[in-house]
Amino acid sequence: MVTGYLQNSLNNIRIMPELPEVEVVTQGLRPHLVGKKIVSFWHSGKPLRYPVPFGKIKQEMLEKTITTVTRRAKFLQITLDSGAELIIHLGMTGNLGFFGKKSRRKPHTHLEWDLDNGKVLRYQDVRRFGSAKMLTAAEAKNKEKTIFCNVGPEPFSPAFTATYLQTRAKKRSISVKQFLMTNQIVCGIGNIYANESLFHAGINPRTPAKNLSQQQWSFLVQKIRDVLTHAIECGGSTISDFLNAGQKSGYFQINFAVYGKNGQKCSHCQAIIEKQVIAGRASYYCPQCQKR
DNA sequence: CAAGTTACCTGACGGC
DNA sequence: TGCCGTCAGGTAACTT
Repeated sequence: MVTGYLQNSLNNIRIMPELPEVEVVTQGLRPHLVGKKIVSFWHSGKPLRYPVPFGKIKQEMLEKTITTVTRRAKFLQITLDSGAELIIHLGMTGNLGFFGKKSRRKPHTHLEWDLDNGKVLRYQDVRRFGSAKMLTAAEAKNKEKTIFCNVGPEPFSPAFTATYLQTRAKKRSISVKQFLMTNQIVCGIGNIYANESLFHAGINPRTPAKNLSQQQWSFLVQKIRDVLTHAIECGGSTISDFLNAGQKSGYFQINFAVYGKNGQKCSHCQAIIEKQVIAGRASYYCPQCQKR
């Protein structure tokens, strides 16, 4: 299984689904879902972040064929030939994987779709921080104005520029790290990639957002894209595991530079990486490379 | 409007 | 051995 509660073999920490993980899941699911018809749907009865709209999912998905599987922010979007869309968020510990129809459900399985090829798609989520939202075709047409109205630009979109960030940061005294993790500013960046991007850009995570120069924002935009791209590439090598989800475990082979590495030497300058809590979140940085 | 705090949820882990 | 407190963090609701 490739997302959620999995171990990073190099850093020995668990990977949380941020943009790269959701992107990899999307790419991994796509070839196995597009063109398949949903023949039945099951739900554990337990709520996720919100109650699961069981009836609406059945209504909109049964006997429909999947046409596209895409990502928006940290959401997975599964579109049907009717135009209806299922929007899934993995939360902290969500997993999606394929299993044989008769296989035993693993603990914490909450959603299950039977496909017309004899496989089942299952959603597991230990902590139930994830969500599943069903949009009718009409609702799906308006989604950018409704459910995504507060979601900032994608890090890879042309709208995500140094000028944009500097404008949004003008009156913001919060730390640049917390700023980056704000979904209304830019979507998809969670704690791990905020830490990593700031390290590679040489910016201290505590620096107030409004204090960054145009040059620093510009460098940061570039580093965010580099870090996310690298992570997606690393995750991509584990995509084949989707076919055997449940039997094999895949790893994101990412060697983080600072995340989870407090007490260890910085790969760039050999100084000792420090850990501090910023806005309630574990933050890791090199005191030598990230002075301002 | 900005910023800070809390709740949600469960498993892993350290201390005693 | 087992009990208890703490931590992990995406998101939204709430307070200041």
